[in-house]
Amino acid sequence: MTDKTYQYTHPHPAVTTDIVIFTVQDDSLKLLLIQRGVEPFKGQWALPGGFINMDEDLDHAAARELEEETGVCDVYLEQFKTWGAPKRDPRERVITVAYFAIIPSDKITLAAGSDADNVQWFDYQKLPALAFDHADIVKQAHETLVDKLKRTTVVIQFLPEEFTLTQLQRIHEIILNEDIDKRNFRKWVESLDYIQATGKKETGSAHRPAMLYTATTPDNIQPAKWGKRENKAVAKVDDETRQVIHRQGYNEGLEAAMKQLKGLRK
Amino acid sequence: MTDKTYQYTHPHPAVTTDIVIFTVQDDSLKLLLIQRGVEPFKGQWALPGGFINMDEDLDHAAARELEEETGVCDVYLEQFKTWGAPKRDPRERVITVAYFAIIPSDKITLAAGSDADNVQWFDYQKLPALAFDHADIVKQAHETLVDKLKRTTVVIQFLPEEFTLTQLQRIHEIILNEDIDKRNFRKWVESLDYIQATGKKETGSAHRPAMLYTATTPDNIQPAKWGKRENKAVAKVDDETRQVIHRQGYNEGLEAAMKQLKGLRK
DNA sequence: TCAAAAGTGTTGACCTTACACCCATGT
DNA sequence: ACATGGGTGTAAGGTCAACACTTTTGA
Repeated sequence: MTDKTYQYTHPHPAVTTDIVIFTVQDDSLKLLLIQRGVEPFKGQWALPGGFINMDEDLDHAAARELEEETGVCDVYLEQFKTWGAPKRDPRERVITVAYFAIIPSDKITLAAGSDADNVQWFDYQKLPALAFDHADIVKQAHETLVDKLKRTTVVIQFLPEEFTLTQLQRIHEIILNEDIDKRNFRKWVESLDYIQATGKKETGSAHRPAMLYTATTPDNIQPAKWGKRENKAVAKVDDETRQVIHRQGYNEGLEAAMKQLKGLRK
Repeated sequence: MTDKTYQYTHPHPAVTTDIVIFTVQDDSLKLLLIQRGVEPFKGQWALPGGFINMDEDLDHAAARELEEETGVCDVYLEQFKTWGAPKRDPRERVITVAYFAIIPSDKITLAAGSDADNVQWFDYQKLPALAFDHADIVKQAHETLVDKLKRTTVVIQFLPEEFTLTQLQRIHEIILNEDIDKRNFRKWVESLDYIQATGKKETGSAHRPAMLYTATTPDNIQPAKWGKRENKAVAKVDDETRQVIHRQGYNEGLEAAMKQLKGLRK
């Protein structure tokens, strides 16, 4: 690929996908950032992401970036907004299709493996200054997350295949940043038929072991939300925009991730 | 602008904004399509839209296209999804940031002015075959509209500044395609403080004149929805993604529209 | 037997739904 | 005076929110 190989009769912007990767760890909401090694914004933290390939779908590009960055795939991934202010990247016009991803706690160790160098989980409450307009993107992603929490059960994606109701409640509490009544929360879960007891019980706790639950639909993503009403709104959930983007394999990404960490994206 | 003027070291896709323009007319939901005058899909109907300029925001591009196509501005416009399958345009890789717009019934005549040639309103129930992946985009836009109807009051945007409750109810009925109980609907409206009686009354009707109402917030866009529950979901409305994109002027667009109709976009 | 978290029911307030008749105006 | 759409109330059922104690286990 030599210089100026690609020529067009009209100006074309560059197109990237950036991913806001959420997880819950140490009882708080975290997101994954990478430290930039080149100008502009050298040394600052930014969202993982990169240019789309010309022969891949946007979803595919996001899934690829995610896997390269974290070694994780088969994870909840959703496009939420496209950003395109003319000067958002000082080098050239860049359109960024933003995605958010939810990584379950039991896959985190994988992602943590990538932490080696210039990739790091940050507490959502204590984010560093971000490059480009990434602070805006993160803010919007968080709002989308809260909105989804209130209207869907996507947040199950933060948990392993089998989980206790207390764990699920904690996820809700962490993201909403408010306490939830245990009885009411459980009544809500009972009313959903896609969250079901497995019959198995937690082991190894120094107290009464909790029942393990699991989500019954393939994608764990179902309408319905519990919580205080913010207003009189009633929701239908838009099923179209929800998806888990599956990619083959699961761990193959790790190796790629290690390699990629040396290079810098964007 | 000569051939191959724009050169890059990496391949760049083209980026367009396409707009799904809704209105309610003759008691049914319509959308605006333009007929393609060039290959591919020559003669087929497609969404209005076009390439973004390198110095304008995405929202601005959409607003500009909208004004060029319909002569209307200062109208509800919202980005809802970006489409980027590799072969969606057979000529080159095209990323399309899709918007939807709501045009109030009293501004329609303007848009109808553009109807002259190859632009036309279609009943949503009777759409022709669409070019590219525009059928998918339209479907998604409609789902977004229904979803918003149930959770917000955006649909006020279909109506003039002052409207009767029967008109508002009709909009709901047309979009949901089901009848609504008048008393309950009015109770719901009463419960909102951003829809208020003006004190004025309708004139010229051969029956008891209806009270005129108006929306009190600048953008007429507020959480809250009335209707049958589809599930137990409760919504918080994401305020960030809502906006009316205002542009200066209002009618200046007409002239531009007429000019543009001769040229073809995309 | 104690500590620690799991688990469970009831009530009052409010919202949602279903339903039918009188009112104000123009012709 | 009549035709046309405008406008209103009530009761039953369901959902939400607030609240505290008993159970099961491991140490």
